[in-house]
Amino acid sequence: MLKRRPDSFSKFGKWVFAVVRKIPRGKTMTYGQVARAAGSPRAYRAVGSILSQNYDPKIPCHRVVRADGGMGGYNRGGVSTKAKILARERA
DNA sequence: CCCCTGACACTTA
DNA sequence: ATAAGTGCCAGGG
Repeated sequence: MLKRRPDSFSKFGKWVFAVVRKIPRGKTMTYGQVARAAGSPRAYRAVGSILSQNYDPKIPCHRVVRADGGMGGYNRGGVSTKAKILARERA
């Protein structure tokens, strides 16, 4: 699994990163919401796939959660870190 | 070009 | 409420 940068991704990927980066602190967006904001409401699958490949700290992918409100995974530190950051930023 | 995988979401049993 | 199966899109080999 190669670490891809936002500029390495296609248009959709870049858009996804742009949306995630726009997520305000203490806010969480579901993959479906991000996909919809990216222009493809049915591409939530791709969103997760792309986010998983992205390793850029500039992208707060930890603010992206599942439709259930749970978290799928986290490349940088694991789900524990994700939950931790969320709990911290949520305040 | 074809096939497989994947941080999801929804429906049905 | 929980479990399993199916459908979707994009990226990688």
